[in-house]
Amino acid sequence: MALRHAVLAALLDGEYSGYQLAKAFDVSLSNFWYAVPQQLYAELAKLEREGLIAGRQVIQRDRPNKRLFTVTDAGLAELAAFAATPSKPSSIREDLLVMVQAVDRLDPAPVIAQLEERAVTAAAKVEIFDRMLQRLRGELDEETFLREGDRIGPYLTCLRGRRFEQENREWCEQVAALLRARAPLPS
Amino acid sequence: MALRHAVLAALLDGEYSGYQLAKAFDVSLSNFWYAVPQQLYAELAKLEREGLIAGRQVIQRDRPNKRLFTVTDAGLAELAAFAATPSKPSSIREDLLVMVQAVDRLDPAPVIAQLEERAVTAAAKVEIFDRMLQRLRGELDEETFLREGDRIGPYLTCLRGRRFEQENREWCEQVAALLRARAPLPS
DNA sequence: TAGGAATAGTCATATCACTGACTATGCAGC
DNA sequence: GCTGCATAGTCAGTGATATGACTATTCCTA
Repeated sequence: MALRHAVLAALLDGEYSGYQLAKAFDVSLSNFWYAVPQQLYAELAKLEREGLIAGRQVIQRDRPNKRLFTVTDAGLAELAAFAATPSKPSSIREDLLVMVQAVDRLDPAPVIAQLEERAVTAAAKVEIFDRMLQRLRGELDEETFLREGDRIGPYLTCLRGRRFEQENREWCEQVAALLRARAPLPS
Repeated sequence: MALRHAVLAALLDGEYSGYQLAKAFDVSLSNFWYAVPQQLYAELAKLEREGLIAGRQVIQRDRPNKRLFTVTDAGLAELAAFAATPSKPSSIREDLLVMVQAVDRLDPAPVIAQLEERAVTAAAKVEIFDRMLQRLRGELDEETFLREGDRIGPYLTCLRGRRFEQENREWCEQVAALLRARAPLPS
């Protein structure tokens, strides 16, 4: 009961093919869920069997045909039921945190390297989020959009993703600098 | 290859029984990993078979006997190897985010309720982290401890957990207030 | 003196998430 | 004419994670 609802929520934005969804789950939606294409195709097939989404074939001349999916009323009801059931809190679950937990019993060098690398990718993600936020709110400034815009859901989750990556970046930088200072390295 | 290293990292702090570990993974360590007891017992058995940890029986009079585990040299080597392999970035993966993504197509009331509830539990977690941080650094102030303390790993991961929950709380409160303002509710 | 919580641990099963390998078409560039 | 890339999707398998139901013992409380 997890990827399932993420897919339904993603399909609220319009018709998508499995392939397009896979792209979205690889970049934009990855602010709250990640999945590889195979998972999505499998999940889409299941959702269609259960009548929560409906697919329609689109014939294309210049490229392979595709199937576009939309959420049905039953799918919307499923989402509503999901929203009404209490959700369990989630923790961070990051390999890097495990490494840092153990760092003072290990050679810190590879951990530092990974922290610095992650800081860079986190910064890049922040920029991606910023661009996505700008695109979502269009002409409006944030405050107005949040007060009056119609489809603020993705914007709000984007905001969370941005904050998360920003925090991630700051933490990685701080920890990397600290470990470097404690165990001075040639590189 | 995930819980595995989290368990090894946790055992660096000293000898633990499966039961004690389960407690830790339910509260303190849950800042970077969560697991139910059954998973831990299974993982401990596997780690012992592979010689990465060593267990010793402790006979107790007033309560059931237990087995305490420590990390072996092989286990430390395994951790070092883990720290040296690139870690994949993780996303947030939270049901609440999925709900918020879909919120403008659903009844916002249950989502708002959950956001407010989560804000409270996040605040509680922040306090737990604060107490844990204080305990870990003892007499020292944070800066001194981070510069000179010996076993800063858990402190650093705690800091990340604290930041995460703080962000979580702020986001939940902000979004709940916003949704309330947009769709005024009696309750 | 029965019941519940805390300690300590096990077994079996289900579901999730992910990996890797694979098919097929068309377009652009060398 | 070949290679690589983007589009579009499938299959088979595995390891990781979670659920539910159990067994024991002791201490504390009502």
